Amino acid sequence: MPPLSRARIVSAAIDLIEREGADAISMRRIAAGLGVGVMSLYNHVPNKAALLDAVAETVLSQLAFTDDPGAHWTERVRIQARAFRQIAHHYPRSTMVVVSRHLQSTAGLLPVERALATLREAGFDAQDAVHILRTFIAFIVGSLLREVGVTPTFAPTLRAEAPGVEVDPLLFPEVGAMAGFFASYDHEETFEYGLDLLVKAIAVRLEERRGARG
Amino acid sequence: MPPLSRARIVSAAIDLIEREGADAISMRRIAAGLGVGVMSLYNHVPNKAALLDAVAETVLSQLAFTDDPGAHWTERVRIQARAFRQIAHHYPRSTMVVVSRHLQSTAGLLPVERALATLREAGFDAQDAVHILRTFIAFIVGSLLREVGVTPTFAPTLRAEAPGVEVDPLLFPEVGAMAGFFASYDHEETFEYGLDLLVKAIAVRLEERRGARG
DNA sequence: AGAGTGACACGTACGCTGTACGTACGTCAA
DNA sequence: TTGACGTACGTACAGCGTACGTGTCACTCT
Repeated sequence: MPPLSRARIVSAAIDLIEREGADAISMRRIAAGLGVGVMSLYNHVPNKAALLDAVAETVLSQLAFTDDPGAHWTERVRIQARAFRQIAHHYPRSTMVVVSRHLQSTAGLLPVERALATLREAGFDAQDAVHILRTFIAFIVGSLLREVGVTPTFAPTLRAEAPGVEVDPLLFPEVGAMAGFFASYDHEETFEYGLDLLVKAIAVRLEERRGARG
Repeated sequence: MPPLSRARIVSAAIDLIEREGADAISMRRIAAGLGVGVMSLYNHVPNKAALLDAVAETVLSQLAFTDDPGAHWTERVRIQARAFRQIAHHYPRSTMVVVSRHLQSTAGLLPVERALATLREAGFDAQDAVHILRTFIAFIVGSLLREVGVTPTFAPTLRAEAPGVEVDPLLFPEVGAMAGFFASYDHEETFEYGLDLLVKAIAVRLEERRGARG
């Protein structure tokens, strides 16, 4: 058995979260999973909050970039957005931990740097690039939060939402009429729809900016 | 003193959350705030999770609609999006509770109904309307989550982000160059930027759809 | 009037939580 | 050899959610 270390503790915490959910996690259970006493953890981690921060940071650092420098900038933006969704599929239950903690470490800074570079290369000025990035992050975080909340296991990408709930068509005519679209829910299609909407929107904005300058 | 009731308990819970944060909330403290025993709460609420659901539902139901049927549909979409942000300002600490719980009650259905009606009137078909709505909700939830996380008190709309953190300009040239834009952070401006992006994007999409049909 | 019934406030108790503190044991430096 | 230090661990405490039993009402039905 290798000696206890911060990395091993974080890894055990992630495993536990993925196996039993974010609510089930406790210092005692993490220690039990590692076969050590509870208080031994505190030699490597100051407290539980810091441990959860480390979990979020570790998950975020797994972000895989398959950037293609030759591709059109709109495609590169899509690729980077999908990369975020990718780790949410790898660590579904931990995703809730990631998005619900606010962290400003360098772990989250690398993707930011990449995204800003892509946007600057496309021709946006600094102000626009920052705003656009924040818009995309908001969209991605909101999307992942819904996906995680709706399907804790993430397994079926298509499922019935709110199976037992029936709405009164008189009170909610629109919702009732679209019940079919609400019932079948393809997360990927929904994500791609929003992503496409945003990418095309900033493409239009770039044209405007170029027109105003030239 | 009026008799204990579900409404009074939920109200006390919201007050406590706003005063001391979502982490500080416990059944014992809520009961103490109401001047009753802990177990009395369980005569009106099945458990803590249900109470938090009720909190989320109550906060969400405060959503104020100042819809203007005469306005252009793009403006009506903006108004409805801003209404969400409005309650986040009224109940900043509870907002975290709202967005982190997944609820499918009729409380959250009324705004959905309104939004879908607006989009259908604008000319979108059912499929597009649902996708667009989900995109907007993702963006709004993601935005509010960031605003809540960055400024727990919500008080200063302009503040320095990550005050002590200095980035290495060699590792992160883009981030370093835009440090100024990261440092000053106007939540409202950021939200409006993304909202404008999305509204214009769906306006373009509507034109495409009309062109394809006509 | 008396008996029965249900709703509700409450106290106690159990198993769980995070973590402060003291202790014991290993390795390395002087 | 002696001391210091890092680490593992046990104990202990305050606080948590809530299952369960008890007491006290208001009310209904005989």
